[in-house]
Amino acid sequence: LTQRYEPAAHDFEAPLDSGDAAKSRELKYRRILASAVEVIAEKGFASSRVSDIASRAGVADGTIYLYFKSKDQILMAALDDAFTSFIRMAHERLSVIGDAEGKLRALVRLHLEVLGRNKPLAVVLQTELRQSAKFLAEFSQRRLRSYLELMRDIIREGQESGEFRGTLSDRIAVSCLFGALDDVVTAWILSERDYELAPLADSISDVLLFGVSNGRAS
Amino acid sequence: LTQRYEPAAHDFEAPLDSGDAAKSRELKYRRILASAVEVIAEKGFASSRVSDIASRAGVADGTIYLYFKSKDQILMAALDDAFTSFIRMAHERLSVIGDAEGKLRALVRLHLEVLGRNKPLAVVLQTELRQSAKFLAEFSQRRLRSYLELMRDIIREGQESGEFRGTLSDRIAVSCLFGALDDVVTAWILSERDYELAPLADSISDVLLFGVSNGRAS
Amino acid sequence: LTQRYEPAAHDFEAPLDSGDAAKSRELKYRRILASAVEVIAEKGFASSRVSDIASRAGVADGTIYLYFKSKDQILMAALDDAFTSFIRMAHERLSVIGDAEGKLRALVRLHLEVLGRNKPLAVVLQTELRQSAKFLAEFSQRRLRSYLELMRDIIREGQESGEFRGTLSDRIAVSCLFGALDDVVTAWILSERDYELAPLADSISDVLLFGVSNGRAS
Amino acid sequence: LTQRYEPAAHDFEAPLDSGDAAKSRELKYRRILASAVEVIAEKGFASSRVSDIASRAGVADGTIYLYFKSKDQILMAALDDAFTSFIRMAHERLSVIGDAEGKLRALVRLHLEVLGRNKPLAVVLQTELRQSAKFLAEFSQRRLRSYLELMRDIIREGQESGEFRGTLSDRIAVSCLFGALDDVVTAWILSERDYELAPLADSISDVLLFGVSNGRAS
DNA sequence: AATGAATGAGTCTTCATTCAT
DNA sequence: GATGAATGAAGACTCATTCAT
Repeated sequence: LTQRYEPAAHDFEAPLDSGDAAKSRELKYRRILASAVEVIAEKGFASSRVSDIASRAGVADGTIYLYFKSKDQILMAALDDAFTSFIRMAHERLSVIGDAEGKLRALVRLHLEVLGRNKPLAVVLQTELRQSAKFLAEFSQRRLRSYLELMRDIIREGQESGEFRGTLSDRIAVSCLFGALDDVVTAWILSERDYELAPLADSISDVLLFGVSNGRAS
Repeated sequence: LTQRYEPAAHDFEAPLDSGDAAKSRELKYRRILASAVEVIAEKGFASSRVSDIASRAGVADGTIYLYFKSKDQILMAALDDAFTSFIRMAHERLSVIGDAEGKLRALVRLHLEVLGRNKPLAVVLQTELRQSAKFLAEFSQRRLRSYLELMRDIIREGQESGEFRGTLSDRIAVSCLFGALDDVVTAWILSERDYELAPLADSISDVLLFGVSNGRAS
Repeated sequence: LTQRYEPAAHDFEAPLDSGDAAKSRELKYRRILASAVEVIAEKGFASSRVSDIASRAGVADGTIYLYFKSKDQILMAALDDAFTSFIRMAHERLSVIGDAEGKLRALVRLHLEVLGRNKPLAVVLQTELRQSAKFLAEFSQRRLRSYLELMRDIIREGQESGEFRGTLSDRIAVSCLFGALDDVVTAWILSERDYELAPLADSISDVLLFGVSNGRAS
Repeated sequence: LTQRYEPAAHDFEAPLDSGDAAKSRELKYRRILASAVEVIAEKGFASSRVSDIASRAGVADGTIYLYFKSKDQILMAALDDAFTSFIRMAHERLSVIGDAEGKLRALVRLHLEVLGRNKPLAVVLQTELRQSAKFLAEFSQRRLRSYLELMRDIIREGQESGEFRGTLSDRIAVSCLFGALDDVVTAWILSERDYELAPLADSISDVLLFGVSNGRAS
């Protein structure tokens, strides 16, 4: 994970160029990405072999390199892809909600729903994203930051509207929000029990909104 | 990170056998462990070479294997060691505090103080611990769980004494507490700015205790 | 360079079949050959990719294999082609010269002129031809030998007419002649200075004809 | 053959440090080098496998990399080593000879003797040294140049003493001398007949000194 | 005929681990 | 106990070649 990440040319492909060839290429790209996420979720990135990914995707080893520059970039593309679509969904869903509390609750639910629906992706995000400080630093500059900013916008909006306490540091509040979601998901993927993630949304929102204390802030 | 973790024979060495030889052995063991944490924090576990650790510790490559069974076990021992002493400190400090809110505040502060004082250790815990779902699952069975239980005890104690809301899921509350700390520390190690961690303790406790909302829980 | 060289079917194509199709085929064959010589001269045979040659020739990778059996055979065909036309020119030019010294001088000049005019070809001949003892052995059986025999004929002709010393080994004399030309050309392609090759012809002929010594052979 | 050549640290090892360990290291280095020359002479550099060289030297594959940085550098070290000792011998032998003709004859004989005694080395020098224009250019800057300068010194010395014709270009004369030797050796390694190289020395010197012509230079 | 996406065999190199000293 | 030279298994990646279109 030492090379800089560069978005695959794919990201900027003109949608106009979607002839049969481009569509087939797109499909194979997706298939390799999905296979990679599965394999990495099962064995961890370091223990995953490029040949494992290739054979699960039903292509030859060399074919991988027609779509990705290196093993590292498969992981980066997978994380990037997941985040990109996740953030797009989040923006869409939140745009129709008026109050900050509603937005916060919606975001929490969305986070749990998306990851709860795709355990391999959740495993990769919760584990491999943290693999290396350097990688995380770089990735977080690009995608994670934009997710955290979405959260901060909600907090600030609530503070401005008076829904949320104006005395709080928004940065700290975001850390609590993201950290809580992060840990709930991590606990879920590590748990041997098989439970649903989404139903926890309201409990989590409740703690974040009102705290654990029975009293009031001094 | 594929082998099962087995505590180094060292862990159970009779403290009675502490002649000069044993003391020297202990010192070298510590030196290797500290070197390992530094090297891994700098380069990540996968990119760290056993020979890097050896030369930083001032011993020959082969000597490492007189103290550890494998490269994996160096990482495990380092994490294990850090957690063990951390939990001992936590128990000591919390035992003299009577109320749940005080304990929670103390725990938050302790967490930030300990990691804030040892950045390499924080880097390793925040990144390498997550490296592999399998590894994390195993480790969390052993040490992390005991830390999370300490947190749960505080939550439950607060609920029983009426300080904390009894309607909350203690498991969710713990996730929020641990997740918040976790994310604050991760943000710190990734930040390019150089700030102190411990001063954030009260803000974090405040959010956790009273929530972000200006209103009351329904 | 492990396969035996077999002249491309092309070599024996009936010139009668020279319709438009055949002419187009011939042109593309030439274009690929010329591209191959350029690419190989620039990067060396081992570092030249078939796809480099194809794209420089403006054809698809697969098209190469409609004209050549393998990458090795492209190199062989290029060398073969160069030598064949070179030897034809040599025979033509020498046939109108009566004396051995004149022929030797003409051959030296021709050698330097032809290679001096086509540096990429010179590079390939001086470097890639020597790449492998096995390949050189085979090639020299086929084309180089015929060039060396042309040289030997000149030497013998001179010895018979009394122009050249009869006591010399003709084989040694040929080695000196070819070796001198070979090294002058190699020095030229390696030189950073940019000079003309042909003007050196008379100096070289002079050394070969009369030696470096100021005295007479004993 | 793309990396720059750097003389192995070995070249500059203090001879004082020749304990048993250093001696053993030196021996193994020599053994690997000799095995490499043999294997490369048999199969050509491109077709030689590092594992072939290792097994012929009786060491593990990985051991090669304790002595050489890469496969390329094995070849470079072999050529470098051969040239270095060759030039040392040449200087020694020529230093005791007073006249230019004698020196030229001695050099020709030495060249043929040394290569005639070690056919694998001759094969490697005659074929692999020419493999790539870039490599040859670099190598010739370092070692070959110093050999050619030795030749040029002899020519100039002869011209100054009046033994050799002063009107000749010394550069051309050197090309004829080196080229002749080069080609005689190449013919020898390619020949299927098994003959001695050294006995050809006087014939070659004869041609170089007095030329092929029966007449006198005009 | 021409294409170029796909193939998969092949190998250099790394590095955790061992063991003779 | 300590050393560090030696080991050799393992895998990412390349690229000549094929073949369905």
